[in-house]
Amino acid sequence: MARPKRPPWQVEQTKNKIFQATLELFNRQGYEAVTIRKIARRAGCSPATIYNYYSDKDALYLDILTEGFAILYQLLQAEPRSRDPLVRLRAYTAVFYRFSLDHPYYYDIMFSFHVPKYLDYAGTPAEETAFAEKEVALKNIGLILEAMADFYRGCPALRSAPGMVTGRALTLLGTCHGIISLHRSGIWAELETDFSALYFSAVDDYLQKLTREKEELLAGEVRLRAARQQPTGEEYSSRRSFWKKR
Amino acid sequence: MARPKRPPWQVEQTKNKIFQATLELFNRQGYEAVTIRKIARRAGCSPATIYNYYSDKDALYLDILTEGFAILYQLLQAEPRSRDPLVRLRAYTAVFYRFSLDHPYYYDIMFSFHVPKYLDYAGTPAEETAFAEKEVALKNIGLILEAMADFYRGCPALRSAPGMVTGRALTLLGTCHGIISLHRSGIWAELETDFSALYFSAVDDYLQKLTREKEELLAGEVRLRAARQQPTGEEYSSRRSFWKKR
DNA sequence: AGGTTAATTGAACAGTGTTAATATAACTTC
DNA sequence: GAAGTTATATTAACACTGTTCAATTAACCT
Repeated sequence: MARPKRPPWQVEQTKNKIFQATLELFNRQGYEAVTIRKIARRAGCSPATIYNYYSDKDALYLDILTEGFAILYQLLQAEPRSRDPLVRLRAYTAVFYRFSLDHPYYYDIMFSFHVPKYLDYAGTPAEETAFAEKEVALKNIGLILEAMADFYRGCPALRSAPGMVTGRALTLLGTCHGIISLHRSGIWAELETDFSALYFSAVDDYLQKLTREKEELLAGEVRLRAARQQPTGEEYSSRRSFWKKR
Repeated sequence: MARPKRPPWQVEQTKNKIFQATLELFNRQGYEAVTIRKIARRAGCSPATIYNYYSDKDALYLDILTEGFAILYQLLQAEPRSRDPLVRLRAYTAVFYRFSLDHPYYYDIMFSFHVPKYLDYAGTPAEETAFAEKEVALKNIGLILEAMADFYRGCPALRSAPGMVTGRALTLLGTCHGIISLHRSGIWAELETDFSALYFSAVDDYLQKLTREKEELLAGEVRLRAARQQPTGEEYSSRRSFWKKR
């Protein structure tokens, strides 16, 4: 009984070649332009060979996607870890900004696009690769979450609003992504003059809001509840009672 | 010399059939699943016929895109036009929210996706259809811009920061879109509990920020400039000096 | 009726992702 | 070294995609 295999370093090498070829093609031309045959030609193999290493074209893309999240995570971690959580948050948003410019195609598939097959698994995650991708994506958000938790540490009101820290983190990320996304879509190209200024102004505004909120939280909830009398008629009043319920 | 045509109502009807078939298919299955042959079968014509009315598959999609913006515009306009600009803004964000849930596929191609051929015309817009689409898209943003301008009307500091109103409008829209987009991508599905609450909390926070800002603007710039002494070391301070320069 | 011509079509092309049968090549055992 | 075993690689095909073009249809005018 013989159990013959090709040298494992060789098979690993071909898989690497395929991955690398996909990466280069993808970073040059984006999602739509990359085809199995192009990848095969660049990797120096047959189109069918790819299916020995990836079940799907989507599976291959998932590897690319995961690589993208890994790169972003590395960039985020490379940032000097300041003791001030706000400095960290601000640095993260700057990294996020630069990433969207330096790796536009990565950014697209990571945040704007969708490899739908993998991103919404309503039931059990049939593919364990999908799990890995989700994990590495959440690691990125985890850094923001951690900084945000650090920022709000010591606020007594937090116990009654457990989802607040997460909400603040997701809102910050959402704001960053939204501005980047709409800018890149070109939908407001005629209106916007300075993208960078718009982005960081929004970020700073939100961070300032967080600072003010923390001060109020530390000053005690009483001031919060009294806050502002309900105005008459249709005049608008933004309540912040949300995080209290549920 | 004869100038024979098929009855014009008939040709208009086939074009309508094609458009309607695309619309229905699209709203059921989204961008990727819709093919020319499916459209043709549903419209009761040959695949080649479609190319009599649309130069491209992208051109056909552009019509769908435009329809999406038209629907959104209609929804925005249907909102009772309150005298308080903040009420209007808040209503717009609510419409935007509902639209993203009621017309998810529309939302994708309008804000997350990209028919890249048409959205980034660096030079002259070769296709006048692209122009029409841009126009109807900007009409939507125009409503927000108008409300925002109403809100800041009378603030004396605006003359030195002409881009501020636009920036605030785009930031509001960006925030809304970012949260919707990341929610729909599923990237933070494990973390987020109440999407609606997260969304409107972010909106209300921003509107509250605008209210505060306006108060400060009306109180005069002096208080703004003094604002807050620069903290020591690495501690973060969000400056709001941006809108002043340039 | 016959002519003109816009609208429609069937058939084909080049391309896509994917797969089944086949061929290759590396290892073990004789 | 030769034969056998088997993981890897390839060839050829399938069903599909968007798109084009020559040929056909059908409505109008003379």
